[in-house]
Amino acid sequence: MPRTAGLDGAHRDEPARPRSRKGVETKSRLIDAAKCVFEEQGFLDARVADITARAGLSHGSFYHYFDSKQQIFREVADAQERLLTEPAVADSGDRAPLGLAQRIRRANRRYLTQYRDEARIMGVIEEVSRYDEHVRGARAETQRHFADRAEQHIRSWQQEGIVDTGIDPSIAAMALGAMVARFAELWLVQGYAEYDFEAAVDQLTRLWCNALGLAAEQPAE
Amino acid sequence: MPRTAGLDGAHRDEPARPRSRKGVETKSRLIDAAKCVFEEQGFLDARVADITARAGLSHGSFYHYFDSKQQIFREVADAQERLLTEPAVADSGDRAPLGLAQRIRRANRRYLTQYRDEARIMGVIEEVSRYDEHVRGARAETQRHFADRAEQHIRSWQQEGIVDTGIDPSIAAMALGAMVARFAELWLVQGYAEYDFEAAVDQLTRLWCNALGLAAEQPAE
Amino acid sequence: MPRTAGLDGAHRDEPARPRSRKGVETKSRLIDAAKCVFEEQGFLDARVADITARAGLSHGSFYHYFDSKQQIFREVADAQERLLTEPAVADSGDRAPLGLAQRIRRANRRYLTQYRDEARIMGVIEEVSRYDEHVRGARAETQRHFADRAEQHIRSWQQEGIVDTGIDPSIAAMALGAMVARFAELWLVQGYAEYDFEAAVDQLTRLWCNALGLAAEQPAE
Amino acid sequence: MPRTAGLDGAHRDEPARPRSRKGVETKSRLIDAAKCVFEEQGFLDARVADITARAGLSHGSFYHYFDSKQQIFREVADAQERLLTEPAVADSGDRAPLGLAQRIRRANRRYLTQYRDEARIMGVIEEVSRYDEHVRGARAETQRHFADRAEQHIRSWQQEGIVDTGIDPSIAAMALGAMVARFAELWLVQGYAEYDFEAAVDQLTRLWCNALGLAAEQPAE
DNA sequence: CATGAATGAGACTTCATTCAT
DNA sequence: GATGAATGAAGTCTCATTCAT
Repeated sequence: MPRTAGLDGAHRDEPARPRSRKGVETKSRLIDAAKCVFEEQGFLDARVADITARAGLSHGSFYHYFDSKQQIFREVADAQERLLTEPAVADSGDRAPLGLAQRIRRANRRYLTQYRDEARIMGVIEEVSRYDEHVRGARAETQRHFADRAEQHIRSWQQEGIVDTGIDPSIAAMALGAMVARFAELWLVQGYAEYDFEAAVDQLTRLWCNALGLAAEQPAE
Repeated sequence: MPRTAGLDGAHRDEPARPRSRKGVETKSRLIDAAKCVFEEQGFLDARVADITARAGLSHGSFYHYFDSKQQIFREVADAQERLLTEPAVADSGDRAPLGLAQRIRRANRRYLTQYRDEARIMGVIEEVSRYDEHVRGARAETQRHFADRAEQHIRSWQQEGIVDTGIDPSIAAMALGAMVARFAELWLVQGYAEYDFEAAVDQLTRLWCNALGLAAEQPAE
Repeated sequence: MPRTAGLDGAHRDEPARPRSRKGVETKSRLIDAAKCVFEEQGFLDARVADITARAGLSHGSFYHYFDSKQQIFREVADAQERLLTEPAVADSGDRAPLGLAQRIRRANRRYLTQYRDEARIMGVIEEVSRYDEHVRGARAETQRHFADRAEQHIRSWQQEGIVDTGIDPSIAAMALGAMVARFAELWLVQGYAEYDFEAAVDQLTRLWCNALGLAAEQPAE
Repeated sequence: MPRTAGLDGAHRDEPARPRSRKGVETKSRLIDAAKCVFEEQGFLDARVADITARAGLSHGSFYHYFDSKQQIFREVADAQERLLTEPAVADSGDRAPLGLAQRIRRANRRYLTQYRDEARIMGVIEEVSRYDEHVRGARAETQRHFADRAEQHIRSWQQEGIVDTGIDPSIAAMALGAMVARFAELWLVQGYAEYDFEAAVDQLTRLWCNALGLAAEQPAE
């Protein structure tokens, strides 16, 4: 594939997944190396050789573990998306059930925190998602993950009369998810502006609640 | 290094702008062709040769007008961004001043309409903006254009007591702009979901107004 | 920019030196091929493709071993310069110490012999040395090699009273070296005239000795 | 001729030599511009466009006056060679006939002076003479010019018994001319070393005279 | 498992030269 | 005479991927 990008598909023979302990280790070394290289150089400029070099491996060995540069990127990206959507570690001491706004705030904070901590690679993922079907899908999955949950909440809140019934739960959930996602990228990856982290969480939560017509409970977390 | 030797050159005068009528025409033919090619193949897979072929020009002629594929893309992208931010053609018959929500709705509709009509190229622009500084800048400029206007409105609305003073005008304006922008891409480029156009405009406007705490006037437009 | 995008790379690791026996062989095959091609076509008209074709290698392989056409030429040129300055293989049976003129004659003969035997490539080296810094340096090094030795001899001969003290050892050594070098090129590369080889050696030696005011011993070699 | 160099020949239709006064002027403007450009960028890196730009002319006009880049260079080079060999302006007040050494000295000084004053372009000429037949010829002509005169002198000096008859007039003349030529390039173009101008003239003359076995008359000029 | 040599398709770009106005 | 647009032939170099050891 000399054309540096482009969707693709259909690979000859999937590299057998490593059988030996050493193999497993090597593969994970490659993934770590890949993440670093992608962060530093972006997807397009990263060369397979850079990755293997950083993993202390020969160039050819790469193809024992991955079909292609795209594929290893997908694994890196998938891992990141998993981090974003993975359930929060039980906030061990959470006795009282959280209020609505509290839950929204917490979800937003989690997303932004994670995004910020992995901003470099997230930026590359945003890029690649525009020309790799799989990565686009993974990104969409994350969006859908949040949107679905939000949508369900909105529906039930509407039934409870807490939320304006003029709101289309599907569109609204998607739009509010989009707001947070794009906000994060502009702010944390593209350096569009500098905001105080807590202020950003606060404002996003407020906008979200207001948008739905929820009484914005005061931050108590 | 096609120039077979020499210690290296140091000229690289950027292509002079066309000096004759014919030149102007040719250049615009190239830009049109480029837009089509980029739409069909994306930036990465588009070749300069494809562009010149479509413009009915020899390969070398391209470089009379543009430095590189990147540069012609920038011109294409800049034109699109201009379309997005350019003031609406006076809606000739608008006698009564529009209400707040009306104005927001109209801006959103304009953006979405334009985005939808140029969805293909907008998708490519979104992609390229992730790896080309100039295009990223142009994209950010558009975001800023809307955010700045929104911010000012929010401030004055806050002074008028129409908008919640807990809102940070800067953050809110940016976030709501981000919402519309990302919504448009997900919906119109990436095919995340299908929505009725008017419903989308309506919902986005409603979310926007609600978020600010504006009474959502009913759609009357 | 074959890498279709990316803000630009910054790696460019020079080709690692061959790590396997096969690699070493291939590299030397390339150098041999390059020398032939340069001799036949000159530097400017030689194409990398010609070199790899002659080495029975694919085009791309070239860049495993060399950065560029310039670089491989430098290696070829360096090797030639080394041949010119490399100490003569011990003339095994040289019992009697040589007289002054004898030594000068021998050095001249060595240079001219070598130059003649490699006239084709030497011609190309002369050419390239006019526009490649490295090759110019190598050529100058050779000139300096001979000039330095000559200069020292002249100085000691002056102390011994054998050589005119009106001679500036530095200038004279350089000028006499220049004489031989340019004579060789004009005669053996550019076909300025035809001379009998021994006559040329003889005359050059005579001029050299006379110039320094050395009694020109009769050729006895 | 996309191949930047290489000997060539046979041009379609020689550009008619300019008929109008304006044409003559324009042509000479081009030659001047070309000389500057060649001096600054060398032959290979100089572009026809650079020359016309400096002459304040359009790119295409070049070919009204010259067949090719090579050809204009040839005219520039020929002019320089003419300067080198052209008889000295009658040193008006030279009454007493010069001694032998004096004449040699004067010729050397003239050559070196001229070479030094035009070192930039001479360097380029040396370069081009290695891949352009015509320029090589012109350069050789100059060498021959001096060699022929020297050869005749040597012959007559031999008949007069002033010069060693062991000297081959043809070889010696050529070698001594080569010495001065190469000395000049190394010193004045390539920056091989720094010498005092008069010292260089002096030494070269001394070497020349010594080489022929002429009594080196003291500098009296 | 690992190595590193080899492949090969093709993109971009340059610029001397030609030609219609 | 002059202009500037147009041509087109090459050439260099990159790097993902394959393959023989």
